[in-house]
Amino acid sequence: MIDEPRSGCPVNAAVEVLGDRWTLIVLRDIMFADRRHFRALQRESEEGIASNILAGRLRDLVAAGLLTHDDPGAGKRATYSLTEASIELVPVLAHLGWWGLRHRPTTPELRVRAERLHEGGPEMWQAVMADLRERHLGVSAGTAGES
Amino acid sequence: MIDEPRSGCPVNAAVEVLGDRWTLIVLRDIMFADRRHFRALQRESEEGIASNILAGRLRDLVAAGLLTHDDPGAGKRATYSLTEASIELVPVLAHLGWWGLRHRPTTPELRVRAERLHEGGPEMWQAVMADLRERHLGVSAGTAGES
DNA sequence: GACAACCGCTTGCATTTAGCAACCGCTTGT
DNA sequence: ACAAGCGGTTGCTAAATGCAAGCGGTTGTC
Repeated sequence: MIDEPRSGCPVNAAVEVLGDRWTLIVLRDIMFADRRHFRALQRESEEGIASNILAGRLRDLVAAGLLTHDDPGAGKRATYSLTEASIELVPVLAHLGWWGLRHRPTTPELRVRAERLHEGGPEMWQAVMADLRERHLGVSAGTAGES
Repeated sequence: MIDEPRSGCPVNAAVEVLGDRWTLIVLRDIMFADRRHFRALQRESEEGIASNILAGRLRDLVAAGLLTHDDPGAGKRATYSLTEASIELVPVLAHLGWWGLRHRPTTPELRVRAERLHEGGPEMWQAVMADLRERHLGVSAGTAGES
């Protein structure tokens, strides 16, 4: 985190924090599958992330300000939350998914979310972001409870 | 290229081909800085990519169908061209740059392109894509070109 | 109060990828 | 003949990825 950026280009700046094989996958699962605990992220992962890799990514994401981590002490359930910065990745992920859908091999079941996000367009992205702000940034206290 | 995808999710499919520290940087330079030759991509690189890494990325991108490569034989100038698939990454890169601009450290000079792409919006992206199709896909006349 | 199941990780090890520096055969221009 | 430019490759080290197992804590059940 103290290493110099390779350049001051915005695309490079984004790639430096998002550009690896797992970061966007983890964020996708937190955003769209509401997996906010370590074990949920690890065991329910479609792609099968290893626990040490996941631990490293979560640490890096917290350090970069894309996640926050409430740690209630050893043995207890800890929760990862998105920040405003990561919530604003929703349009990027929507576009990326739509591109992947058109240009890479995918399976019908897993295509559904990307299709809906594309059809919904920017207005739906804003609605998704508003919902995430409520649930992750605690806009209104105890709004737990969907599923 | 023969290894199985980790999942059939569109976001994962995109990450599998774009998710590393250099792929999007190379595509950015070809798209927006019009660097279409090996040495231009390597020596004029803002971020300083090593020649072996660049060679590997170019090979992978051609294999994935995101670039084409006209090879006129040893010692001569070879040209890399975008494909329809990579041209359609323009909106993704525009969004990614706009996100990086807002949420990561950048420098004023290098911010300009991302700012303009954001201000121009989807209409400008379409214009950029049309221009790229002309120059890289040879929409008019033969595959000859610029330079 | 013993025991299993769940919690968020860490450790050790092997494999894969990134990265640096030097170099190569070929072509083009002087 | 010679230097400069062309697209890379080779050898090497460092770092990241990935697998399997385990660890100290807590929570729930009998």
